Amino acid sequence: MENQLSHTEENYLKAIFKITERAEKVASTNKIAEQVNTSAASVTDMLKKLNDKALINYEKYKGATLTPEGIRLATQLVRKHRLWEVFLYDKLKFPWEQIHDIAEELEHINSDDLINRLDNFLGNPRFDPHGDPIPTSEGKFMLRNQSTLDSVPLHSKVVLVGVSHHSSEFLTYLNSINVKLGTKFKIIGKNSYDNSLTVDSNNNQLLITHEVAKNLLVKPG
Amino acid sequence: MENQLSHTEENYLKAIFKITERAEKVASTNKIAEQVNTSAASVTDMLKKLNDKALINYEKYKGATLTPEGIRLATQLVRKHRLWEVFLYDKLKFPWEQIHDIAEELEHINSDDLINRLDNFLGNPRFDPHGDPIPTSEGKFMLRNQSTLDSVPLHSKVVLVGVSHHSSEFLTYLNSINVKLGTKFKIIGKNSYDNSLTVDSNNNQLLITHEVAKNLLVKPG
DNA sequence: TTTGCTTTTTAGATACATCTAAAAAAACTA
DNA sequence: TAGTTTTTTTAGATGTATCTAAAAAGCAAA
Repeated sequence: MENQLSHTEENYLKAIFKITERAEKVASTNKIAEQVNTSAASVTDMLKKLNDKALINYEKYKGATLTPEGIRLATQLVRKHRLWEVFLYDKLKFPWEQIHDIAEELEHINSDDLINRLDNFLGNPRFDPHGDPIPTSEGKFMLRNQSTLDSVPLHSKVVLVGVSHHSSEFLTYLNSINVKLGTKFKIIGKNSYDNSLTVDSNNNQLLITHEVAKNLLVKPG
Repeated sequence: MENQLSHTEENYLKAIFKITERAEKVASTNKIAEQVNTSAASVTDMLKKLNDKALINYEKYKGATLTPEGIRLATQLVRKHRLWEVFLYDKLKFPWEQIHDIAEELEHINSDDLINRLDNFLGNPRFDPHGDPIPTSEGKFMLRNQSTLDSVPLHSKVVLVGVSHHSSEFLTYLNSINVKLGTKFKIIGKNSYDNSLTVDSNNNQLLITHEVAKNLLVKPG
């Protein structure tokens, strides 16, 4: 059962996991290419390889899904990524917009013992600094009922529990409008022509575009 | 000045650094091949490449030495390696015989900010768990006057301050005879036919072979 | 200084991850 | 459904890191 994947193979597994995690049932070649930032032709080559290794189900022109073993490996990668993010944020005091890229590298370090010790050292955190749940070593996810800010009704009061984009640009923008995990919002206006929102946060009025609202995960509060 | 070396290139730099650090003035193709565990032919290819990048001075059939920039990069790799070892040992409580291999992977993570924050987080340690000095971010080494156990005179009292082999096998052997950094020795016998030593440590009499003694770094104490 | 051994380099392959351009299949759409 | 557009795959290259086998250079000793 010792697979020993290359970094690249691991990145493809994570990409397929991410794509099929939400809406899509299968990950298309183009979606994967966009996710791993390469050409469709390269993706086709890799899909054949991962299919041969029984980590994905792939048929020509029909996209890919993860096999149980593929899911297991992808979940462990997510676990590693998020635990390293906690380390960088909690222990090394990196700002949240800088942790994703470094964790992308750290997640490829190969040692179950390392990651389990790290988990304990960090106090077995259940969420990372972006609010994403951290899978256990058995691959169990802590799921939370959350919505995106653009889908909550007018006048509701919510609290930010996660962000679904981790790019430095997006998070730096949130910093600039003083929005972080735990920030409370009250929806005080909806503009139907561009779906932007006016919200109250810390007694300041903020305009949130639809693009931004889609990536803010909130729960009632 | 952004080089962005591959893991392999970095490993070659480290190997040349290690070889030329001690006795040898230049690193020969074969020595490097042994160090990075590959064939002499592969080494020749890589030496050409590193020479083109001005990280080493290399002429056909004459071996390699590091340029100032090569020394700088190799020293930073050593710094990263040793700081990660401290993290694994001090924070994650790995036994000392397990930290080298994991640090070999961690040292390739690319972020000066990361390593400087790690340094601070660890309390700016000056020595790693094997007793090796940790270079500063400016590349300065903390040198210590130390000898190998096989070279100290009969009846002298010394304390173990370092080991010059980091393999799991060697360190596990030291564990088994209850030898660790800080262990005190008194040389009570020298056997000239095989150069083995009889020493007293913690009121136990130990037989230390020459092969082991050569790799134990001690200072008077 | 010629011979023979050792070290190093070259030549020629292989495997991986990638690319562009072109062909093929699938999906729309009129 | 026939034509058009989009998506995906194939074909053929490139660059990196490696290998084995063979050639070349260097060294050492008789």
